[in-house]
Amino acid sequence: MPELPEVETIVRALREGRGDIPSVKGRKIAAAWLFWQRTLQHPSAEEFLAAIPDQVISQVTRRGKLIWFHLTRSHLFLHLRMSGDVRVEPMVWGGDQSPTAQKHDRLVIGFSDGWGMYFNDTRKFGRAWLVNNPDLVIGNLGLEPLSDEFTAGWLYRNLQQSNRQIKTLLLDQTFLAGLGNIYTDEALHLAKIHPNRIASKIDANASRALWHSIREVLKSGIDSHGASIDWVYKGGDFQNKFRVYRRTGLPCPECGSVIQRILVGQRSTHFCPLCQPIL
DNA sequence: CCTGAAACCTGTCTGC
DNA sequence: TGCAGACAGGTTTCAG
Repeated sequence: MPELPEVETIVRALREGRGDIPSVKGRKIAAAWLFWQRTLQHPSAEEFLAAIPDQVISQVTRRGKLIWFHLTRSHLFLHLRMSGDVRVEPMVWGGDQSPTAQKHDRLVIGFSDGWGMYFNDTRKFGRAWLVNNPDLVIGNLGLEPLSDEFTAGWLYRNLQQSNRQIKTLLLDQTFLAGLGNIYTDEALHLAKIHPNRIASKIDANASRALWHSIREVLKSGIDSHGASIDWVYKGGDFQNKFRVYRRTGLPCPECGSVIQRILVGQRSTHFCPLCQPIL
């Protein structure tokens, strides 16, 4: 479920509590259990399990699509990738000194108060890092699209410097951090720009429209608590506001034309052939 | 510099 | 009912 609005929704819940997820701020970690080795990207399992006890979560924030836990002595990052999710609930002990886990639980962070934070990830693409230097994880990320640094002028200047297809560029996390397949398609439709357009050929007016659209779509997604699709992630309802994403064959909300699906950079791409001409 | 293919994974849905 | 194939919110790596 992982694009900026979905991750932001989860981060806010982990920070302040919401629905089924209570705040984890201030909780002290007692131990951790790793059920799928490759979920832990860094460091080794031995180092991780030894370093994590007794650290307190002082803050929970987001950078791009990463959940960032600020700990006493280090930083814990979680990337949900395609199917990751986080639960917080009381731990129920199994017979072997480890908490009872649900199907697809890959990592459990156990707190000293008996509660646990469960990282569930069906497809096993998700990753966790424990580092002293945050830049080892987030150092190469591009601008936050909802930050003040991301201005219309910045976008236009940088589009001018790239000969890549606009959709591919927007998905590049070293360019902008947080956009994924849903919000890229939605932003391009709102801005009336064809996903195959070459970035440097987008004029100042269209660039400004894109800048505005990216921010609008992300804010709208956050307001809706993200999008819930298939069996992954629930709680959001932005899927009811999709303009083009996964609406192949259905009418464009703006002009009624039939929404088309193409592949761009190996990703399913949905657009309106009338509203978003190739030019 | 840029694109495309493949890999990493499990599950669901569609069509024959 | 079975089964093959397509497809899924992401990212990395490698070939050309």
